Amino acid sequence: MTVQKSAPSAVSRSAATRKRTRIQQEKEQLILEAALDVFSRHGFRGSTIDQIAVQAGLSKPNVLYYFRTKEAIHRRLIDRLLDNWLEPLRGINQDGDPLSEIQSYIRRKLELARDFPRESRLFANEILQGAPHIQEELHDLRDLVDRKSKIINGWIEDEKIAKCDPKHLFFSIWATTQHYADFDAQIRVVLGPKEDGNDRFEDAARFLDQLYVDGLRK
Amino acid sequence: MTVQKSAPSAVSRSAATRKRTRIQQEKEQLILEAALDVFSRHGFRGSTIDQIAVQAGLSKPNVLYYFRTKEAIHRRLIDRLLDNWLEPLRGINQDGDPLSEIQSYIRRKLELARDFPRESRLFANEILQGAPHIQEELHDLRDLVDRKSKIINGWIEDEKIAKCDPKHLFFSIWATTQHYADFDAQIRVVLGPKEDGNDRFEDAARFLDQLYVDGLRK
DNA sequence: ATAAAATTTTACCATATGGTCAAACTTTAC
DNA sequence: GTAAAGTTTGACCATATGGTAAAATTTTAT
Repeated sequence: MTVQKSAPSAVSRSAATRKRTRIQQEKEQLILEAALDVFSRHGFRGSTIDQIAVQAGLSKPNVLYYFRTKEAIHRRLIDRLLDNWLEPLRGINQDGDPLSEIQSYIRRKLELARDFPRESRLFANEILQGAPHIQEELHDLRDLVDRKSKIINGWIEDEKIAKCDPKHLFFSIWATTQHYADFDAQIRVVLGPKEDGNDRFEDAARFLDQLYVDGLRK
Repeated sequence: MTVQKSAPSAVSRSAATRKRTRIQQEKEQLILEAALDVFSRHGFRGSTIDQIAVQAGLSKPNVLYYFRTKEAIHRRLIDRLLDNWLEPLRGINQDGDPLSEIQSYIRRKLELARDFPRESRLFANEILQGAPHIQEELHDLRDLVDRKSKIINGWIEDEKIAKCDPKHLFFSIWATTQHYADFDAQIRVVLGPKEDGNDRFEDAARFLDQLYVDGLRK
């Protein structure tokens, strides 16, 4: 019977679901926060462990003490992200008022884009590169979309909203809302310097509300 | 008086607007084609000159004979891209029927996404990273959008289409159409294996047509 | 206070990568 | 055919980068 006596590491502990030390908790969060910043700005391959370490105020080997590899950091971020990201979609309620359900879905997605633009860009980067790290999670998404599409189709059959392809409806909602985070650099230039009293996201919300309500009303 | 007798290079010639040899033309196109493939899949930093060289069937130094740096290749691609990319927007005609003009703008943008997905992803990558290489070009875009927004506003004043914010209208059109190229990996999974007789882009076109026509009709 | 466990640092290593250079080779103009 | 111009290659270089090992330091439990 051999005993694991080799180097202790945060990694082996976390893998083994043992309790985490205070420092571990803090540093992991610190690293993830820094990594989110770096990854969302430069993509996976464009980011270096050193950049993340500097941003987190740690040394590179110290970062690697908490996460075995660069990929491990990325994976954790993506996992954490997807949970929150799909929450609004999960929230669509069959028994609610169809148009209100869709409206509030759009509003919640837009709020996510406003409040978590880095997460949106992290996701966009990953999909743009062909989603190499999240094929599995995407299949969960497909199941979720399938279920929610059935709800939409139900509303259509009940003649509560206009006939349309539910999946393309979702695509368009994702596209229009996430666009405000992902294409921020373009939008900033096109809208020009912000005039006071004008909130980009307010205007977007108003526009999308009108577009979808009028576009989907029976 | 010293004579420039050092290494001849395609670069120096191209910079000096001299006539280009047949080989130069061919190889440059070959490299740009390969680079488009590589850059659009891995982003700028995620791509290597070697990858581009292999894809083009050339050696790395040979690639660098035609383009001084990796950035130079990228820049040329982006320049070439923007020209085509903005063409549909330029085509919006004040004197046409408003709804038809918008419909055909959407259709043309969707066709670009279908026929030039690599270009779309190249652009998306660039914007996602904060548009570091195309600030100048983005300002041209702003002017163009300003002009076209005035047209839309004119139509609104004439009560030919519903009141809306023209810029956000453009944002939503860009988002929804480009989404089909940029988020291809996600869309593929969500739609599942292609059933025959079903064309993703046909369905998208139908959906968007309905959304915008009903959403904008006066 | 002390020993064990956890954390951090210093010094590395191997590989990948952007880019250079000069020699070898090919094409073109005459 | 020949010389000049243009093209291609192989050998390199400097730096960046992901990752490792072990020693040094700090924290925690007792």
